[in-house]
Amino acid sequence: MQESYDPAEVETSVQERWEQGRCFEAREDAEGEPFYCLSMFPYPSGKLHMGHVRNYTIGDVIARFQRMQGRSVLQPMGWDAFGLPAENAAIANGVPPARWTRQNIEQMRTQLKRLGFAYDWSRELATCDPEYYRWEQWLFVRLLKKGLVYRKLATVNWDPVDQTVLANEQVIDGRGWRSGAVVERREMPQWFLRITDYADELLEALDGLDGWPDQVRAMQRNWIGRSEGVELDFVGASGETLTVYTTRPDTLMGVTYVALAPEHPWVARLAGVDPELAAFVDDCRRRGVAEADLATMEKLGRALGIDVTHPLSGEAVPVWVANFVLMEYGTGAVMSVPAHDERDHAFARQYGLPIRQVIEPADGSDWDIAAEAFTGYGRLTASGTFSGLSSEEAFGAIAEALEARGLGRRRRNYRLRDWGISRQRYWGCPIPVIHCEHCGAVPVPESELPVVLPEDVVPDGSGSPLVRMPAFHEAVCPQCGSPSRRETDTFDTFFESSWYYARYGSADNHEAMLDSRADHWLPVDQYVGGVEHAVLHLLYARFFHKLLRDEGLLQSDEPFTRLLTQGMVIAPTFYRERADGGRDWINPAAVEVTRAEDGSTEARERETGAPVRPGGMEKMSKSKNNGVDPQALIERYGADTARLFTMFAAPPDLSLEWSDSGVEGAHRFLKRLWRQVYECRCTRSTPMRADPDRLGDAGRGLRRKLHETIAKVTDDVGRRQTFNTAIAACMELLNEVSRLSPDEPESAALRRECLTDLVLMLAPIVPHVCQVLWESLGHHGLVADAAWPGVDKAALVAEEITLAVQVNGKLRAQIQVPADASREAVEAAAQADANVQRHVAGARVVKVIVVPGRLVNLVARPS
RNA sequence: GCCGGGGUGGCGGAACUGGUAGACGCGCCGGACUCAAAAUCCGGUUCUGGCAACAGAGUGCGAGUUCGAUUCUCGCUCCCGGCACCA
Repeated sequence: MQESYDPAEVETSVQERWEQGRCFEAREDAEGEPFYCLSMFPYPSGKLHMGHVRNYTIGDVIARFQRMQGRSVLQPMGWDAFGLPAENAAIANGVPPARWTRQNIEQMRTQLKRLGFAYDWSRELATCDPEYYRWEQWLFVRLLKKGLVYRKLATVNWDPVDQTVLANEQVIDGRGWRSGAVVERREMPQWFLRITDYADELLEALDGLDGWPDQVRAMQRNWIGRSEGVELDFVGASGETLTVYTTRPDTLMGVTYVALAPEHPWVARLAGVDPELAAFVDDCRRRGVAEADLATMEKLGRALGIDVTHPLSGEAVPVWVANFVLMEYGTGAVMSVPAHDERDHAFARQYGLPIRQVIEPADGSDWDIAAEAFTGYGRLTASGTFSGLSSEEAFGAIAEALEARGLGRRRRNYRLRDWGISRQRYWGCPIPVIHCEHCGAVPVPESELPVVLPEDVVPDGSGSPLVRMPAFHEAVCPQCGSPSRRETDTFDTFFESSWYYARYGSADNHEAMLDSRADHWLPVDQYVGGVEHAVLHLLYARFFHKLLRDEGLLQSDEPFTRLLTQGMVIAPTFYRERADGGRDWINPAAVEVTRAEDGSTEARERETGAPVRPGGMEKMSKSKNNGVDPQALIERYGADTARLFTMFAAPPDLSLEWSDSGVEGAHRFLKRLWRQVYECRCTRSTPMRADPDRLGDAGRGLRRKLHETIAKVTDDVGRRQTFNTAIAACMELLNEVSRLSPDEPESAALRRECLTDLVLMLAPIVPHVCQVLWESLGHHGLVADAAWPGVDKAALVAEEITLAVQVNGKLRAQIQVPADASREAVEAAAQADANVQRHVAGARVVKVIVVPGRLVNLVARPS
């Protein structure tokens, strides 16, 4: 063992041993209960960023911890390789997305290996590989035949200049990112997956996912948005019906107008003969398709000049078109009750529509309905025979009245919409369909799969190159043999990421999508990834799992038993104002921040000394130029320091703030640990463990601290997953070990015992350095395969404990009492304390609260 | 706008089930070592008053429940994530 810690040397040699021993290849016939630990696979964007380092370190720590607990661990890695950035890079640099992606994968794989993650690389997969995506084409065809796939019109962002469909992120302030043209909404036929068929199961199974954060389950529940309501019909002048859905039938008598989505068929019909209406609808088309845009834009509408008949009162109700009504949700038409809905209220006031109150607060209080909508439940008023009923009673009564007239029925509705899986993109998995003039959309026969994406292609930003490639899209109808056109749309990339976790179990199977080995590992015991995936990716993956189960490919109902959603990595930003008002962002590594005596800070560019302005803490990103390159960090301090810092600086679910001096602190800790072991090893004849019976007071105290630490770290890593507090506990223990006097009996042996257990506890987090220290402490083999230390309950027993004494809830003293002292003895000791007596003098103690092992609170009243 | 999360010393954070607020780390201050510096080691460090003992205040803001609230309830505020074609 060297005297000083040299991370580069340690890490190279330890990684070589892992690689040569193929230590982390998982085998189905291995001993121990299987444990499948999975981190969300990365998009190969080029270089690893700090978010990756954090994500994969968390997963690796859990995997290595479980391995030390005797589990047979599978921890695989792969590449979410299809996606928009590859096309953007192609537009910018003229490189085919396939080449760009594969180069990035090479580079990022090297970086992941340098970080020492215990991956089974033999199962690596990339979703752009035809051997991978052929199986989702195969599954798509099965789902199509089963009726779970269908085609319908859907709205996309259309760039009229580039003649292409834009992603939401390519729409900036309503304009195309490259052309600057005002983006339009356009309807296109697209493929959909019937996720709504599984809505109830996806919703109800959330209750059983107790290994998931409550916030993620709440977000999915809201996303699915199941509601119980009533569907009812308003009848038009010529007898046609206008169907609306409402969750508030109790407010039905307060309807003063009906609002339709601009895409509603009634609107289209009237727009044909009303140029002004057509102009309005046209205007509505010049908007993005994102929900946030719709929700925040100015609410606009127009009267259509027609009336419909209220199903119960028979009154005439005017029909409007409104830009905020969604065609995708419900029936594309809503009954508007301005008195009891905020948005309807605002709209009614804007256009001078009547507001009719039909619900009053149940407590009889007054409500100024002209000023504000009353959206709560209450008692019905001005509602004919329903007046006086509660909202709850009225729900049933009105639903029955509508049913009796054949003008309504109870209905369950979902906010969740079917999953649109078509993308007008090149770099994705081709949708295996051939469009035939005679036979319609025909699936590609299984024998002709996969439909391979041509790879030597450079997109230019004006629509998918596949559309302009006859060699790709010219096809023959598999049914009738006539010349046909191959589908040129590709799958949403969420398609690939919805089943990759299962494929790792059968990655080398070229005959089937999945085999029984997938069930050996599934469900994933621990899934780790960014909270930004809380709804979409995680919901789609759950849905796919159920599809695969119903195809007989998997046994389990849910893919991920336990979920950890990690926070972002953020860093300070600095900028300089440009003459044109724009901002030049300066990387924080190039900025020096100094603190003046008055506490104010000043930031200057290191090289030029020019002042720069702080822009606050932001997620590390290219656009704010505040990324810290993991590569530079590893070169300077080593992978173990990078791992230690990211695990120590914050709990995994909160955002992690970058700090150079924090990194140095982490590095210092490793150097301290190294030195303690180095100095310990110097006495060769030391026993491995101390004899508890021969320890003095200080030794017994340290040994108690050791076992308290083992208990805490085991709980922090295994149950709470608060790795930062586990590391803090290890730091405390090391501090105490270094304070132990060499004159204590058994001190050398106790030191060795403590350091051995410390190395074991830190091994999942900083595996390289711990491997070397493990052997320096006289142990053999891989620390990664060693058993996790156990707690000696006998060592935890203390003779004396410290209790806090409060008077009226304020801390007044600390007292030492025997650990087994009775309540009476504790009370007496508390009352006897001089400072306590001072504070109860002149008062009467009316109550004494004793929290065993913690505190005593004397409640005193003036006498 | 809707849904979800967060706000605690100079900074990152800890306090797990309502029970001693500030563990651990960073930074800073003082000391040791050194010709000196770096590195390392030791001590101190929420604020205010006090030599000290100790006292008062204090967990975004305002109320409430409780012997006791960072923790529970209500109202507000600011910051962050998601919102279906970024992944």
